[in-house]
Amino acid sequence: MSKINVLVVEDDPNLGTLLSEYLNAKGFDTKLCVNGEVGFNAFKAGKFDILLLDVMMPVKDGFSLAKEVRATDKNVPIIFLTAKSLKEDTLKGFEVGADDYLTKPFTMEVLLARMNAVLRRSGVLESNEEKVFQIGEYVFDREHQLLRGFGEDRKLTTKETDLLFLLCKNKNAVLERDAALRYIWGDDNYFNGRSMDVYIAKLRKYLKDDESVEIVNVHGRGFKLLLN
Amino acid sequence: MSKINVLVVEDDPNLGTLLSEYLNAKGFDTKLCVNGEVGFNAFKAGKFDILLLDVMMPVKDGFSLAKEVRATDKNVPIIFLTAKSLKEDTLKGFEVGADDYLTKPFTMEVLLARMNAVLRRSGVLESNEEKVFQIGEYVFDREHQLLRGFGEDRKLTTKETDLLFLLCKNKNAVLERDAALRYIWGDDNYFNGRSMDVYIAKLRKYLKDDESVEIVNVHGRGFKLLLN
DNA sequence: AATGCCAGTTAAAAGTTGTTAAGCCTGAAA
DNA sequence: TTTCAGGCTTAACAACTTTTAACTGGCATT
Repeated sequence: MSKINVLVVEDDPNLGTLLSEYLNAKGFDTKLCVNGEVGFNAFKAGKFDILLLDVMMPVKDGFSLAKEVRATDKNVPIIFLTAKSLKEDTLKGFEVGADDYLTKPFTMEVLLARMNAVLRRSGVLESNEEKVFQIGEYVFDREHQLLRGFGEDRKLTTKETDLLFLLCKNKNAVLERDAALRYIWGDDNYFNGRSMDVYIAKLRKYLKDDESVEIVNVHGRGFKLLLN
Repeated sequence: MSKINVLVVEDDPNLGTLLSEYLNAKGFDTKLCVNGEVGFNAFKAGKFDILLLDVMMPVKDGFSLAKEVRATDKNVPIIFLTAKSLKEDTLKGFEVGADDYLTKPFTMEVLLARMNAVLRRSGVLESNEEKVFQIGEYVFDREHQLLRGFGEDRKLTTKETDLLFLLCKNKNAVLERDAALRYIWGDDNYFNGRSMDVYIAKLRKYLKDDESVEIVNVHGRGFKLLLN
């Protein structure tokens, strides 16, 4: 199982390093950024399972960053770490789609406990291990890159597998184009987008025998795997 | 749409009533129990979407209750409400499978914000949303972006679906222009407004075969989906 | 009735997606 | 080393979705 990727955006280098080292010791992969702008670029460039954001930072604060992130990714868990304990700030944090809000000072154990609660809830912990998905009448085995159904086994390519996996992880919810492109292709330029469309067409063909399975487009946003 | 069921287990009758009344006012259905034992019986007897548990209670404390609940239900969201702010207690809370841990005193707004964050994450909010609407003779399936009626299935686009959904949610009541624009377009500038008018015209065309269905304009405010 | 704003309608423009097929690259087999 | 096959990307075109524009008529206020 691959490690869980944590993006830490914190301008105080002491706390940043402390967090980073603690989480590394606990088996996470962490990336540390010093402000919201750098953080957003890192987010766009990589794949992260959870974000820890300081609120007050130079250049771009944590709330603005969270808003930008939520514009392309409604799903990634966000925890704010902040010295502000004002009620309005807490509320604002949740308004922009936070999953938790920790007020400094906090202990590393408490942070870890809250991260685990959020990760468990968001399905990151399981679905990183989840290997076999039921898609209507079909069975999709991610590890063996296999799609079984209607009497035939179809060997999937790597890209087909990655994309179908993301669709499964977001079943009945929108898989954002940008997010998928970043995850699979690492970059969301025009041509990768067209490549993705080609794979969507392929997957639709593979899944066409089950009427209850459908990959629908959400114009300008992405795709949704519908299962009933 | 059915209300969200909240089980509140709190031995302090003042706080208990306060919580209960506040949540009712906010549109939840709440059941109040005075200790863990009564709470567990209530949990077994009913269906709850989220539990708010005090930790220190006579007869059976919140941690024990949470453990018993988790033995039969690994999924239902649990939030602890407690005067204890000791680190070990917080950690113990998360160990028994809590989703959040609130230290008294807290404001009702903060509680609500944290409840919403947990409910969103656990998928309760979505699964509680209506997915299929009856519009006169027509049937509108939001998920599948489908409008069925008079012998034909019409595949709707994303924007058509979003707008029709808002109209349905506000059936026989005014859907404010601004609200709809912000919800669907994220911004209520002039051109988005004209775009919306174009979609209203389309929907009217799609629904024209049923005399009892009508989308009427409310001058200067918005539109109303009339069903008789 | 005149004015100014709001809404209805249509069509063209702009942008996104669906689909097919050709071309490119890479690693394995000959 | 050459050839081949599979997998992936690129290109091109068709189809579809959404936005913008322009023109028209309606509503409310004066």
